[in-house]
Formats: sequence, structure tokens, C-alpha cells
Amino acid sequence: MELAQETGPILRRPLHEEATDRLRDLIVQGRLAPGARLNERLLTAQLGVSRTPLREAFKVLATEGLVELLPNRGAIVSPIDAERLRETLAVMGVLEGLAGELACRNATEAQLNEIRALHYEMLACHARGDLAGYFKFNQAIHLKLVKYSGNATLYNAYRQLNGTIRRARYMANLSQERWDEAVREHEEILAVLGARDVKRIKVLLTDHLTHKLASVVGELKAEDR
Amino acid sequence: MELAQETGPILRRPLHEEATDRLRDLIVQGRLAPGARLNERLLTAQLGVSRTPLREAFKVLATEGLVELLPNRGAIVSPIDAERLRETLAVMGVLEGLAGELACRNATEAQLNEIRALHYEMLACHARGDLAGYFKFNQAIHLKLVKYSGNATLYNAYRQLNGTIRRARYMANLSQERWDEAVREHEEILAVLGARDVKRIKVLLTDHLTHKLASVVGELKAEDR
DNA sequence: ACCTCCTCCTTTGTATGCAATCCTGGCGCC
DNA sequence: GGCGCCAGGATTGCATACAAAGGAGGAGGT
Repeated sequence: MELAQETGPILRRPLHEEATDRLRDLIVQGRLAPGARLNERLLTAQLGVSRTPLREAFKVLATEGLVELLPNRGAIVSPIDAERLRETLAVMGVLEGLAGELACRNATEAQLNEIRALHYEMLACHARGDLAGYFKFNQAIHLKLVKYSGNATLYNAYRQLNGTIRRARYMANLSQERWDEAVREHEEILAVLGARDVKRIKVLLTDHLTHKLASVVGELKAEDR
Repeated sequence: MELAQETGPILRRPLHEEATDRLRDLIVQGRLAPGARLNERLLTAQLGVSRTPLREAFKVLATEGLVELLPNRGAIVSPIDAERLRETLAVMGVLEGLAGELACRNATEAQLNEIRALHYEMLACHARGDLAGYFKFNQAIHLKLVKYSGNATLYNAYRQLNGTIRRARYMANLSQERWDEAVREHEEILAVLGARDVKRIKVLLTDHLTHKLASVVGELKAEDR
């Protein structure tokens, strides 16, 4: 009989945190659709918490922009509109540009290797045509890059904006051409990062995001039809 | 007898919003010192609300980074440390760079004139040596600039980060030389904005923020002694 | 004297209760 | 027939009650 599972430090997080994270995941993954009403009674039952922590979660997600609070009428999942996506990607573009610059300067070789590993995992997914896996590793790479900039504030800001984008990702498909192009861009970004070419990485990342923007917004428009 | 005061639309905001704003102001103005413990009982009495909306406000301010939640031990005002300021200003630098670029393209002449008006108000304060007034108009100018970029997401992100900085502003003094220099920089920014020189404005704003960074961090260090 | 443990009090975390608001649908009136 | 109005029910907003955790202070042991 197992005496102790590998649980790490005994984890007892506040319920409102747990609720916030669970809800955020549900929204980001699109399992709570944009525009959907968030019924307190339903969600309390579903999450097994009372209304208080749940409502605290609503407030947090509202400041993150994932939820909209309608006074006296509850909360809804923020609708996704192309304009807001455009805005968000523009902001993320400059954030990632800065992140790349800082990462070029500050990241250790070990950290770069971690990113490289993720990159190869991503290539594997691309080769297999595994889009979900591709997105996952793609996300991970971008997040790590920002993290390894060493600027925690930047990382936080980036993460928050990222929630908005991820939702769209789950909705929008990706053309094969754009996919191939994105992979090529990643290859180049990684090379430049390894070379610690501060000036060039900024341009590359900004461009990469601009292309992503065009792609996502294009796909979204296509879905509107 | 007056039948109707000019109240505009009847304003009935949720208590938690009101509480959030009031608390945020208290923190930003430094009336709740960094590191200070936020006692729920005290604050409920002071704000005249019950614990529920107050605690919701805590959560919101925590995601904004102005408050830290210590599980089972309540909340404190986030301490100000130079490193975090550095980080924040770096991020705001690129955000404002983007904002300037967009404002150059999108702002109407009327909007630019609004900024110009604020600029002259600011000059007046500078001439009088009115530092508090100067900060106020300075803030207003930067916020308007970002707002007139036309990117609401950018504006939100900027505003949030700005809270952290404003707190430091109330603490750190300003050398006369740096003050004069800042005013000159503003003059130039305004001129370039009027000329709609997209490339140049970005450089100017980024530099301006870099200088601000150096100034604020320098002053903060000076206070540590 | 110092450390430890225990207890009490304070404060926080969560659940629940109550009042106010909003939506639904059905009735009356034009 | 359509419009507006008025319950009734459901849902939210806020307050409060209850349970659990943290911290302070004193008694007892070494």
C-alpha cells in the first residue's frame, strides 16, 4: 500500500482562487461560450462552492476582461469581437517585442534550451498535423520567452492579454499555408534568439504577431459567415 | 426652489465598485502606505460597507497588483520596490510607444488640441513650481495620449500599470534639472505629435519613459537612505 | 531563565439569509 | 389585435452568521 502519494506540499488553496482558475479555464477553452450567461446557482452546484467565492471569481475575471458584469443582471462571458482581438494582438506585439529583447540579453543557455525543446515538440505536432498539440506548445514557447525576459510585470501583463487570444484560438482554424509560415517564423525566431541578436528579434516577434493577427482575424471573419 | 439638481443620469453604482475605486485611490495616493495591513473590520467601518463588497474589492486590486493577499492572514498594500518599478516602467515604455504611434495616425485635431491645452496647464504649473499640479496634468496628458490611440485594450493595460507608478510619484521628489528636462521632452513630443511623425514619436516616448524610470528609481533609492 | 505547549481571542474564509431588482407571462384596456 | 401594466417567480446584491485558522500570552516543564 502506498503510504504517500507524490503530492508535493499539501495544497490547500483558497476556494475563490480555485474557482477563479477553473472558471478561467472553462472560458478560455470555450466550454463557456462567449456571451453565455453565468448563472450563479448553476455554477455553484457545478463547482461545489458557495456563491461568495464564485462571485469573487467573477470580479477577478471581469478585471481580466474575460467576463462582463451587468449590474443587477449577473455576468456573461465577454463576447469575442474582431476589433478587440486586433487591439489585443497589437498590444501583445509590442510586449513580446520587448520580451524578446530582454530575453536575448538575460536568458540563460539552459532556458534557451528549454525553449528549443518545446520548439521541437511543436515541430513534431506540426509534422503530425496535430493542431491542438501545436497550439499548446506554441503557447508554451511564447509564454516561456516572455517569462525568461526576467520581467515579471511584463509576464503578468502578457498572460492576462493572452487569455483573450487563446479563446479565439480554440475557435478559429488555421490554413495550412499560414501554419507552415508560422513554423518557419518560429524557426527563425529561435535562431536569432540563440544568436542573441537583440535588434532583429524585436522585428521578428512583432512581425510574427502581426501575421498571427491577420490570420486570427481573418479566420474569425470567415466564421461569421 | 430648485426642482431638479443637475445630477446627470441617476447614478447607482454597485457598492463593490465604489469600494474598489475608493480603496484604489487611498492606495495610489499613499494614504494607505505600502506594506500596510488592510484590516477588514476597520475598512468596513471606514467605507460604510459590509465585508462582502470590501473583500471583492481586495480581489480586484490584487489582480491589479496594488494589493497582496496573504491566505488566512488577510491583505496588505503591495510594497513598492525599485525592481518592480523598473519593470513596470519598461513595459509602460513600449505601451506608450505604441500609443504614440497610433495616436499619430488616429487622433483627431480636436483631440490633439485637448492635449495641447493640458500641456499649457502643465507649463503653468511648472512655471509656478507647483509640483502636485504638474503631476496631475502630466498624468492627464499621458493618459489622453494613450486613450487617443483608439486602442481601448491598450488604454486599459496602461491604466493598470499606471497605478503602480503613481504611488511612487507621490513618494519620490523630483530634481529641478530633471523637471526642466521632462518639460522640454514634453514640448518636443507635442510638436512631433502635431507633425504626425510616426517614427519619431515612438523614439521620443520611449526615451521619455526611460528618463522617467531613471529619475523615479534614483529618487526612490535616495529615500532608502 | 528559557523554551514549549496550550488556551483564548482576533481575524479571515465561506456559507447562508434577506431585501431589492429584474424578467416572464398573463390580464385588461385601447 | 396590439400595447401596456401588473403580479409572481427567479436572480442578484449585500449583510451577517458560523466555522476555521492565526497569533498572543501565560502556565508548566526542563
